Amino acid sequence: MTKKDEIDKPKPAARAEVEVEGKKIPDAVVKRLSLYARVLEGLDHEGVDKISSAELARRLGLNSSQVRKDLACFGQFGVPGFGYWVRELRHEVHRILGKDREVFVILVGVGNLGAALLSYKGFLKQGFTMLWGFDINPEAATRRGRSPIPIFHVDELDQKLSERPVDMAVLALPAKEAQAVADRLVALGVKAILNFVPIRLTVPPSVHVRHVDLSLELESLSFYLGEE
Amino acid sequence: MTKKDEIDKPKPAARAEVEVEGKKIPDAVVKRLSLYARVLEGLDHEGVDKISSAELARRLGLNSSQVRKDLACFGQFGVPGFGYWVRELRHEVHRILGKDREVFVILVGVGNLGAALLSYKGFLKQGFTMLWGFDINPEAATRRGRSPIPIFHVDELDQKLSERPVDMAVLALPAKEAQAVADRLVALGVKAILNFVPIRLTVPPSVHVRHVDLSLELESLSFYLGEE
DNA sequence: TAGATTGTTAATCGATTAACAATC
DNA sequence: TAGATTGTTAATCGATTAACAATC
Repeated sequence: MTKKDEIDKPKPAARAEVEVEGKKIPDAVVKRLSLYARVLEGLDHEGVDKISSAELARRLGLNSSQVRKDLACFGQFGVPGFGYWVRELRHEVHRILGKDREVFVILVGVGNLGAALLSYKGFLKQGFTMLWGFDINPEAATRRGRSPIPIFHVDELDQKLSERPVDMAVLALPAKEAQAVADRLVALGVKAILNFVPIRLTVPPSVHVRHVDLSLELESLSFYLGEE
Repeated sequence: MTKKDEIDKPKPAARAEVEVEGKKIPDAVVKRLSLYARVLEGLDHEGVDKISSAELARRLGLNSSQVRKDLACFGQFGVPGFGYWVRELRHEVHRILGKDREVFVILVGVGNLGAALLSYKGFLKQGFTMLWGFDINPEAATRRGRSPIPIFHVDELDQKLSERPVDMAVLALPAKEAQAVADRLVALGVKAILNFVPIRLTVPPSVHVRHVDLSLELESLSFYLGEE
């Protein structure tokens, strides 16, 4: 084994996939699923009761084959020659996403960004409850967040989460502490992490992490600015 | 032409690509470029002066072939049998990203999220200047944002941007107004948009949009939460 | 020189799109 | 029944990874 092989092989949990009844669901499909839910809710509210994969695809900005294939990962929901019943498909997608139950979330790190997320009303949708915040300076954080939720010291993570387990954590703390906090969250049973910290977190494959790097999104756009 | 074809064909500016000296640069490469810059800056500060593609790949969480291939889009920066000079590669990546010039940014929509982004110190990195905010209620927005920058009425967009053109806009306003504002920004010469509004924006192919949907990121994670 | 690592081409893999038989 | 649209298989496309000759 050459040195190059040693370095290239171990690859940290590359393509996140999850099995549904033996089938692997690509992460790209999962990411689209919530968009499907959103669009179907919109159609339902508009009073649209049936829709074809082609029209649904148009509204999603996708290809009709892709829509049918995405849905086919989870079952057969359409009527050949007709299309899909909006209400029914909406319910199916909700079921697939687990939207029939309340998801409990905590926020770790209530600095500028964390407080920001707390005050952003569009962040938490129906079905999600932000329970607590945690920070190394809960008093300052409480002031900053104009606290709609109680904010505890990070050291109380273990105690609070053993009282009442939560499903997800949003991470918005300094890079130095992020991995240690992630480790504790995993130990405490958190199953999904939305990570706003600009480092790659290492977690067991059973825990799912989405990384949102706001600064990187902005910076990479600068590539497209012409010369001058 | 069948109806399906009509709907599937027009596809809105699918895969964003940009030419560099005749070569198409995939959007995936561009997205990685800023990460390269960040890691190379780190290495430089650590005092590391040379690095192989394999070790760089390890730090980036990528494959060494991919690193070499990404860089090869822009030229030959390495020394066969040796690796890359960190300082030199860092400068090359900065040059490719256009980091040698200041980028001027505005924020349109200073509500909860917008104000949040303003107060988030990690958002704007060196080389980016947030000039102004715009909101339909500048007074309220100024209070909310604890305003490090002046906030004007959205109606003043035309006037301010003709005084002084800007490169990028960050959009964090209600969905209803987003497309109209985007159209005006494009007309006023904005070349890149970071869109936090949960709708697809339609812009000419010369303008680049990155869409960050915070709510969708969180929601899609719920797929991975087990049964119970 | 011998060893290491690049740049690049070829192979693989996965995701998207097209096509079409099944069927409502 | 005739027309439309599904579910699914096959074709295409692009991105990632492997392999290796070139070369420092």
